[in-house]
Amino acid sequence: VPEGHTIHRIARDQGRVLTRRRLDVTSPQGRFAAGAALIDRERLERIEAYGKHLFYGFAGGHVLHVHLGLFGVFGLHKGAGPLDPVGAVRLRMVAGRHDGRPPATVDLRGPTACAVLTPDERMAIVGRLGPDPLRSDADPERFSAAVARTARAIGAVLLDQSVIAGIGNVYRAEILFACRIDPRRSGRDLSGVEVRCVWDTASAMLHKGVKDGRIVTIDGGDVGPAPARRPRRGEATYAYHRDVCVRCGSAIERYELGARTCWSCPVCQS
DNA sequence: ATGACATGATAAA
DNA sequence: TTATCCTGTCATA
Repeated sequence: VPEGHTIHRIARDQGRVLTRRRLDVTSPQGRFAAGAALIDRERLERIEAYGKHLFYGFAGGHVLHVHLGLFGVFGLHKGAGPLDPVGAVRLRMVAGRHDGRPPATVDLRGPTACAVLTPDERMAIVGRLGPDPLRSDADPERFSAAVARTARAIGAVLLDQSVIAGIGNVYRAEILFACRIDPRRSGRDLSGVEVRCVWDTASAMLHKGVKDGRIVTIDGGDVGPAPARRPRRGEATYAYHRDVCVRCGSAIERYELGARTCWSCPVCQS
């Protein structure tokens, strides 16, 4: 379930139970055994979310980098964790074995990236990312400038993490529906008002997503015709995976854009 | 049981 | 543009 809101929520939730504690780090699956050994029994100082990336800063200077990709998922358990992990647990972090405080366990399965980096390597990754609307240090002007100068479709641009960090396929469809912009329009053809709408809507939707712990972009929840396929538990969208427009009843268009399926209303978005 | 598909990203061609 | 990686879920059989 990983767009930017998920990542920031993870940083917050795991931060509460893992930071400023010494962790036991292992790789039950084995693929991350060498990396785990580098940070095992180190003290975790902070967890930082940037776009869809997570950085765990350890006292010794090592930085654990995690990117969930499409399939990655974290499990957070009270206690020392299930002895027999279900599935392929790439990374396991256990707090509480050294400080006498309540134990907590984090399991990670299926990530695209899970590696121990140097601070320089962390900086290189962050340097490739555009502003993240969920971060207080985000500069919306960088986003506006990039959109204004590109001929690419705005729907493709929103998935480009070097332009704006944290947007995924669901939020792309929802933001452009809310701003009434056709995803296929060229970035440089958008008005200043429209570009500002995209940023402000992205920020508002992502912040709500962090708060709710899920994607609910539509007002009043389950309003309107049912989506083509049932959304994930508790999630509700305007255009994403719908086949009828919630606002005007038109058939939602579905097409490839930026190597992903895109949904939009041909009447409401133009 | 089996297979299509998924809220992601990269390297190779 | 395509092939590839990673895991779980859902629809179909």
